[in-house]
Amino acid sequence: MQENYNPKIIEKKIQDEWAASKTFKASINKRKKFYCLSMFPYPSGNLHIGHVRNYTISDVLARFHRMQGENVLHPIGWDAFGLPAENAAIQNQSSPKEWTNKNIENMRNQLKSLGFSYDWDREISTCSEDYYKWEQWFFIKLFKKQLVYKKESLVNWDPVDKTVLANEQVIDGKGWRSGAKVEKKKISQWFLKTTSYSKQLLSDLKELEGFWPENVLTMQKNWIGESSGAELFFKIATSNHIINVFTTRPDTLYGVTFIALAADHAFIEKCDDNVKNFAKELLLLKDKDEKTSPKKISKGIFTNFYAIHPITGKKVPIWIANYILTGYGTGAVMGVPAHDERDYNFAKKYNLEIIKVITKDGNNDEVYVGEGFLINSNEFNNLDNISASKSIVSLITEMKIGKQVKNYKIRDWGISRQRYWGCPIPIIYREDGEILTVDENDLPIKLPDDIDFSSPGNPLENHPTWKYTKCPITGMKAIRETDTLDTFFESSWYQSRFCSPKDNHNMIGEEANYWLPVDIYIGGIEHAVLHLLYARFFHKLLRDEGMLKSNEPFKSLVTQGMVLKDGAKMSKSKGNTVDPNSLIQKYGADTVRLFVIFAAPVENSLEWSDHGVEGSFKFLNKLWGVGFKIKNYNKDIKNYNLDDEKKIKIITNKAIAKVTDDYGKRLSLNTIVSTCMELLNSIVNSLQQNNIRYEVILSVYKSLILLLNPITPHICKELSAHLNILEIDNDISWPIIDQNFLKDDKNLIVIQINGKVRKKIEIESDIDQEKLEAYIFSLEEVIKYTNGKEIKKIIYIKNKLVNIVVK
RNA sequence: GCCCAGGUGGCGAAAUUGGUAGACGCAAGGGACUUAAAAUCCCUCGGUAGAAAUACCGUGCCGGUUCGACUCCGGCCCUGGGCACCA
Repeated sequence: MQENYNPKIIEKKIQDEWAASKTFKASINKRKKFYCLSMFPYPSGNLHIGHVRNYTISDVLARFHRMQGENVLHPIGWDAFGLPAENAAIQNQSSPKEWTNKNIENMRNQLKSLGFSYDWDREISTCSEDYYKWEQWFFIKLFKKQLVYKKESLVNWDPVDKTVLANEQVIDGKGWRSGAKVEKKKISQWFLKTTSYSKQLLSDLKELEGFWPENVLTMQKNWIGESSGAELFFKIATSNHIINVFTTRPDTLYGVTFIALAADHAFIEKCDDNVKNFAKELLLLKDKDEKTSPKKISKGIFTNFYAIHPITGKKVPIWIANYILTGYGTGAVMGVPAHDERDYNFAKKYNLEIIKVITKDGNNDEVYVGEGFLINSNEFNNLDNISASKSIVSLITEMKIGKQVKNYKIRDWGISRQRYWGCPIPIIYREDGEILTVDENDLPIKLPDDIDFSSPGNPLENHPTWKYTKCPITGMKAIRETDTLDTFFESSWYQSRFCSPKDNHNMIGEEANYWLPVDIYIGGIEHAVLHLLYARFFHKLLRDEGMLKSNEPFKSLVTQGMVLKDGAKMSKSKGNTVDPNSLIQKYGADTVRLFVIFAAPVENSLEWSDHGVEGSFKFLNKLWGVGFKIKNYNKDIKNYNLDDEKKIKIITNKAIAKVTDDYGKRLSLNTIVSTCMELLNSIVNSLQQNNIRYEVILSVYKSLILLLNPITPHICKELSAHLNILEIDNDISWPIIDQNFLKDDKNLIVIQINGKVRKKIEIESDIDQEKLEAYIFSLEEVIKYTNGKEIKKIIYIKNKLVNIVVK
């Protein structure tokens, strides 16, 4: 054994051993399973420090659970389709495939140099035909179930990436990737019927309560956006048409003074040209602010039609208004200006009638959105608005002029992208206008390699031959769909594919029902809605197709915080990046792993500190140095001290208990490192005292090595080899707590007088109160503060604290 | 505007059920070793007063509950994140 710690040599050696013996290969067996997963990376070229943090966390947990004797699946793969490959291709005339594969190779080596315990035999890349052919296969299934459809619609168009974006991918009116201001464009698009799963997506969140971070659950809840209310049918005065409106406030029905329609409501067809043109203008307003600025700019036009109030029979004018959203509810609203701010602003601007129907404590506000009692509402007067709401819903249901409904904000997922580097959609358009799915036997529809990026737009569109095909049934000419799938499609089911990544006959094999759901999923909070919602949705689609049995893909979720430097997110443009490669070169993987675990709790942001890394390196050097000393320790100490031996045994056992809890239950990884540092300090102390037998100090050190092994596996394995710690290579290698050494003989008891700490005493454990009190009242400090005062009460918390209340 | 999360030394943080606030580490200062430096080791390190013992104050602010509050309750301020005409 060398005296000095040399990570460069030992890490490479150990990584080669792991690779050669396939130590982390997972297969089904009778032990308890544990599926540990990090969000797989996009192969951008280099691992950044955020990846390192993410993958270290999952590796630590995977290794811990393996040491507990569980059957661990810890796979890795590549989210390999996407725009950067295409942009790089345009820039340097290379092929997206080569660019991607080169990046994968580089990043794979980086992952290996960090010693992550992946089952590399399960590595998948979403741009490989073996993977995406199943998406095409599944797309066809969904098409047949009518869960996927094509529709011309107003979409979010990213003018920089030249593609459509899903609602989830528009952040603050800008593209999530390019940051370009999103435009509205009418395009024919493929959609997945997310909305037919709204209810389940919402209600199944209950399964995740307590296992997912509260804020992620809330964000998903808000995104799905359920609101309960009623739909009401308004007849048009001079025609047979009916306009349906949605409201969450049926209690305000008697306050309706107008009807407002969205600019593309079907009824506009019936209006005169003047109105139609106005509606068209509204639709094309590009500026989001002008189109939708809350409570500022109301724009509208009277349609010259009246609706008949379904209960009072009163005529109310029908308007078109810019504040009514297309695609939510019915695209029409009953205007109740007295009890809705938007309706109020609109009514004020266009001089529409305002009727107050709810009041509370003589409230005199012109708009009142709160609760109260009904007025001006015939038989419902004086009812509180909650019960009035119920009664009115029953009444309209009975009269067949409305019904109770729930509405959702979530929309169908637009999955078409006008890009090359994605999974081709298996659809052909026959010359007679039929839209057909590709025959299953013709799958996969491969992406052509011979593409030309010199002209703008989608290279599939410009490809000389790829696009042209013929109908296999009729032989008629046909062209292929040139849109590809949104890359979130790939990341929506990869966790299931990892269970049987090489299955040639099934999209998802039977193994998935053994491994799924993922026990712990680790990734960035930025995926709180996008990826996690799509993946949950997709899981249900697969379940309903009979491929999976579980309802949810991820049993528990950990969202790790960002890595910051100088208080800001690392970015090339700011020049505050940290390169994992050079860190590993300088300190070794174990130091880097230790630092990212120790520096902050998992869910906090982590402020990068070069000094901190240095500190972690010092700790490992000290750990090694202590190992060296123990190896050369006197094996035959005569004047050992039993008390001191017992003390360090207790410290060790307490540490094992705490660390086990921190890894397994609390996921408090940073405090594990603290505890291990304390334990090492205790060992150093004992070594200095030189009064503890070799076998005792070795067993303490052994425990420490095992406790640290998930975090710094290379050094721990190397040390265990030198010190003959055999457990590290066993399936069940976690240190066992010796119950005899969990409790101290003596405890530190804090003595408070009126809640102020006045004295700390060390006294035998579990001492009875009488004895303790007798002792305490003999203490000088206690006498000083209690002398001549009345003792009101004495509170005794066993082995912890005594509080004497005096007056 | 609405909904979350959070606010503890110079810094990252700890305190698991209401029971010693600041563990562990970083930085800083002092010292030992050394020709010197690095490495290593030892000491100090929330504030005020004091030579010290010690005393008082201290977990964003104000108040409450309690023998006892970083922890529970009410109100407010600030920071970060999400949503935003969703009827």
